Amino acid sequence: MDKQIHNRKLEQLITNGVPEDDHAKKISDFFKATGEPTRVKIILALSQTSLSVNEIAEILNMSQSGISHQLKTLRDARIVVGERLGKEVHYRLIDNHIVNIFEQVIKHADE
Amino acid sequence: MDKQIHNRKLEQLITNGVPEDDHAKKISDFFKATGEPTRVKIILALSQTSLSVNEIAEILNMSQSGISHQLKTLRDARIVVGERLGKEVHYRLIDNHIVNIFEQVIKHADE
DNA sequence: CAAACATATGCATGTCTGTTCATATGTTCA
DNA sequence: TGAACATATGAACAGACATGCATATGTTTG
Repeated sequence: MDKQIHNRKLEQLITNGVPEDDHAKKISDFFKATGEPTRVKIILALSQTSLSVNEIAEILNMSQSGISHQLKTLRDARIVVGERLGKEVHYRLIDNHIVNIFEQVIKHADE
Repeated sequence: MDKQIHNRKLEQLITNGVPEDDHAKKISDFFKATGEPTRVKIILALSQTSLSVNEIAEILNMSQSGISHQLKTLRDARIVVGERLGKEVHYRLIDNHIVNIFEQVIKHADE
């Protein structure tokens, strides 16, 4: 009986609390994209102003190629968007949702 | 001159916008801990109720060892805390900051 | 104390990922 | 059109990581 109540609690969780595999993956994909120091720096830089690829590379003192790869990861996660202006592509955060999330995490990290 | 203005903008960003290496790492460490489907499921399960290690393993249909390893990662990131009650250790989210962050990310992921 | 149970941890392994180098693609302008 | 510049992409490699197995540690109770 105790066991049964126990199981009912878990059943409840499985059906309501824990997401399906694809949903969990979607959520973790976002976090995975933000879970790397270089990408954190890119995002925080873009929270101030939009920047070209070379500008970001200069700020972070990294190769153009490296930054471009990371921007692809951030694009795929729908965190940044790039807009071509002549030869350059200007990147910006896709919305300020992102900034809100970072503000909360920074609070948590600094605590 | 154009170049100089350009550089001033970047200087500004480097000193104000972009965090130091250790700070960026702290932030990304949080995100890294949440950037994995199993850990996302654990966190969402714990957002409903506290659970023992074996209960989590049962819910997620994974080995006890695997869950324990993941819980260590989440502990290290100060996302969960465990409290020993007899033979069992009951885990819960460290605060509801975590839930807020997840709510925002889920919104972003579902959009 | 010994047996049973719950959790933690070291090791091994297959997989994933961040970075650079070289090069391709796209754009401007002379 | 061709040279110069900005960005993207493929390959390769080193380092990181998730998981399971075996086992150690911690806790209760008979």
